[in-house]
Amino acid sequence: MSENDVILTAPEPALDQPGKVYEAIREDIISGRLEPSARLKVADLAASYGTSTNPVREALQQLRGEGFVVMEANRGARVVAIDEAFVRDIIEIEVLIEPALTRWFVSIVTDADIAELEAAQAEIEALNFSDPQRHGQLDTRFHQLIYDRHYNRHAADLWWKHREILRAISRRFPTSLSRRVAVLGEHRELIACIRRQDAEGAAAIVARHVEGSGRHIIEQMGVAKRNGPRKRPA
Amino acid sequence: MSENDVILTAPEPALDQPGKVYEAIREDIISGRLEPSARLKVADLAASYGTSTNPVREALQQLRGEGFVVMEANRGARVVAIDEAFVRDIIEIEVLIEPALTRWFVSIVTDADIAELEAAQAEIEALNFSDPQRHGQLDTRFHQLIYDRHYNRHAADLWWKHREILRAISRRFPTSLSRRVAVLGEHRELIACIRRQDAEGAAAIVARHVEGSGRHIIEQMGVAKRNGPRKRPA
DNA sequence: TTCGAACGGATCGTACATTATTTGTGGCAT
DNA sequence: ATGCCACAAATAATGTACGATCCGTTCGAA
Repeated sequence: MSENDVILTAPEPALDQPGKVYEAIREDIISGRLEPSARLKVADLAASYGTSTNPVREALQQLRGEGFVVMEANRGARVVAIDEAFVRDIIEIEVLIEPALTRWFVSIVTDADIAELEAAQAEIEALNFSDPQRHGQLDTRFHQLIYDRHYNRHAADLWWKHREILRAISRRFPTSLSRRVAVLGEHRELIACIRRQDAEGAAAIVARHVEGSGRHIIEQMGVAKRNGPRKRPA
Repeated sequence: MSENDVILTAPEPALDQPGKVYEAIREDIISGRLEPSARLKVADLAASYGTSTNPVREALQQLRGEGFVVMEANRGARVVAIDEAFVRDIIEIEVLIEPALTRWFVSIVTDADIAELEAAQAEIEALNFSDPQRHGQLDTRFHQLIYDRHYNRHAADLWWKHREILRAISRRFPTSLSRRVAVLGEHRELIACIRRQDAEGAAAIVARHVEGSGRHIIEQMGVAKRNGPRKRPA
């Protein structure tokens, strides 16, 4: 068996509905159970998910189309390799899209929306990064409240896809203290701008927010690399 | 046989290499041989391309991941339906991305690059829209000269994907006279800005250019609809 | 006319065959 | 003895064929 083969523990019986294999593999990639650059053998995956090879093959093709998986002819599939350039590329796109989505949100926001944002933010502050997993969920929901309302489904979906990729990476690293205070501060500022209908201000904060997130991830990737590559964070 | 089944003429023998079926279907979608919302039956496609069903199924899954095809469980695949909202969504994203890519290009452009741009533009002007197909190729090349140099492969690929979708649509409609003069003028302005290292000016022109392109396509879609839906433009 | 069961068709899943790549082994030359 | 090349076996992807399942339609009876 080669160095980076993947073994999933549970045979996970009975996921019959079509599309379920796709969901499962995708979730395993995003959640980090399948690590970046991990080799994906159809036979192994089929065994893991308790189906035959064809659904797995089709799922991998779809994931390839979405950019979660890369394939070489006659050489199989791998989880997409994630390096600094990869993160930077995605962040640069988000720096363009998210402010635009935010501007629109400001123009249609209601008091109820702001209340929801504040509730989400209150939860985030209460949790105070004690549970990284949960924090990720809450943070995603916070921004989702803003972006999901947009009429441009393509843009919103693109954001969502990028968000999931970034989540898959962030998950492997801790959040630095300085980043934590920045996140909380920027969220508060963002809510303030939204309330006072300051679209440009909100857009600017979001741009900062995304850039900071990207910078933080790339820095964490750097220290992880300097500390020696390892399969799992210590 | 239902209203919108698809029959491709040539059995097209011998496309053995893996991935070729994907290429073929994709090309047939982009070139318009497979029209928007056309039903895609794996058996038919397999027969058309001279293979069995599995390669077709995998190709369709990949195309689904890329957004060229939509699938419903147990109900098969269709070419993605293209309406005004669809075009508007894509254009809005491009209005954000293309100016950013252009700014970068201005910062690294060489005399040789400008010469290439002018050569491409000269060809476009010489052709003067007499051959729509050829014009599309030249116009794509013109912009590709600018975007393909960018370090952000994700952004460039995204542009390329959107470009192909838009090309698939535009192909079905004529280019109005006013749009023609606008295109030529904007290209010239763009070159001028690039030469004088005016990144912001270039970005602004590109934004105008993309917006105008989107507006034009949507208008053409409107007149086509008012003239009654038909399979092919008259 | 309406409800329901049978039919036809197409997708989805399983199993198998083929082909390509990789890995391991042995012999040969240096 | 060591390094290199050729060849063979194993491994895994790709292609083909078939059966099962699901959906829409049609035909028939109340």
